[in-house]
Amino acid sequence: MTKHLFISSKGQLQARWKSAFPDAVVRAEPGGERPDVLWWARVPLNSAELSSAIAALPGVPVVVLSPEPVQEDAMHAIALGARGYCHSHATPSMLQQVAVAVTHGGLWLGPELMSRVMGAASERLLGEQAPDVDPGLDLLTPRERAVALEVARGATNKEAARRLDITERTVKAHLGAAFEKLGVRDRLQLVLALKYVPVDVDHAA
Amino acid sequence: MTKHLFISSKGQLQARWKSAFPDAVVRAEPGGERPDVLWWARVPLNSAELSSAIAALPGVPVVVLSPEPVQEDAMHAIALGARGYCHSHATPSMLQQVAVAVTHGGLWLGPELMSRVMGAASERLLGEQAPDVDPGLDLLTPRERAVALEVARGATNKEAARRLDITERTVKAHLGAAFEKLGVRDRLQLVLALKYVPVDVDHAA
DNA sequence: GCCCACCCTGTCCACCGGTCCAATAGGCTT
DNA sequence: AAGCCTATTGGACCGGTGGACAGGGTGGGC
Repeated sequence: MTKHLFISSKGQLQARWKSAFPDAVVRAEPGGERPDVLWWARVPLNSAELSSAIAALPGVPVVVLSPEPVQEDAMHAIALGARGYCHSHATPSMLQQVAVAVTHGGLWLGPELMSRVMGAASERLLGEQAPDVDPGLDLLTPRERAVALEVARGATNKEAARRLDITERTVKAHLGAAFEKLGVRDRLQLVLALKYVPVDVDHAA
Repeated sequence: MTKHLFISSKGQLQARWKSAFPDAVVRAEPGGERPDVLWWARVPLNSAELSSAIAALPGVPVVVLSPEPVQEDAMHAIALGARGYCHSHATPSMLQQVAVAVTHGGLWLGPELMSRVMGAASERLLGEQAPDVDPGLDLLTPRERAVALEVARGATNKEAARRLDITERTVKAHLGAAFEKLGVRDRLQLVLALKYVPVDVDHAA
């Protein structure tokens, strides 16, 4: 039986946690019997406390729960040795899933944050530099690029057509080609792909 | 029953794999029925092939197996979207463990690599974190904000609904409210509004 | 000349996205 | 208690969107 220990600010047990792990134990302070998974739900997140808690239980995966997942917190937590970071209101099934992943040596971050972390890590470890131009734009033909830029400004197909003086149908054609080349499914993702930027916020749940 | 598909250079099945997953299927090329876990054992590692294989099976965790684990390869693989990287001669129990971790949303890298990745990622992501928050976000209610962020990540209404565990209808309601508050007409402009203003590309034509 | 990439356009259609009208419910303020 | 905000969901409507299927036109390379 896997023992789950939740460290919550006021020792309160979320119904969802109980639902996910009926035999879960909740405490305001870490300590006591060694759990199989330590869920850290104290808010706000205190690096020193978390760090010592992790250090005190070598081998025990620690998952940080946050009512409002913030990327900085997640990075801090992971950097301190946490094995997961997710929303404290995640569904029971999600929590169970996270538990399975971390108890089997996995790291659980949630898709978006995961990709960010991976991106950052590989950028740094592979030692390269980010290209100045959108890596995607040069994959496109001049016309596709023009349409993509119009769309990236928030224009509708009709508006882009008017600006470029072509029919809406043609806009769709170029746009469709751009979607395929960039591997995205719609205009919004195309914009996100062009602004390779930090796709924002994260949240594990 | 979890379906495991191994992609091996010559379609040869390692005894250990068969031992770990008796019903595993091996092929030289990806394709066919959608597996629950795709084990990529083609050597040498080809980024393009791996990338397309991952793209072809959205949602399916891909684990790269290497006869000679190299950190650079691991980083490449992870950067391309792989969910795990381990020795192709890992023990059956180890493989099973990896399978459990990745099928439950985890990332599996092995202790050393894991810590290295985490260190690099946190260094980079914590380095220059622009603490600036989107001025528009605080105009929104928590729920509207959550929906807006989902959409800003490129999610469809349906996807956002699933992630937030509400109906698509409710997503539309929050989104509509967000549009009005931010003075935009659709999701794309909302994204543009959230990202500190765009540079307004030239429009001479 | 032929092939190919690019540009342009058309129709049809399923699906998605945004809005209107309307309702229930909990929390908070007055 | 009454009023307001927020969250949630339903139904319906319709225009925007993206894909499938089909072209025609141009210019450059072999």
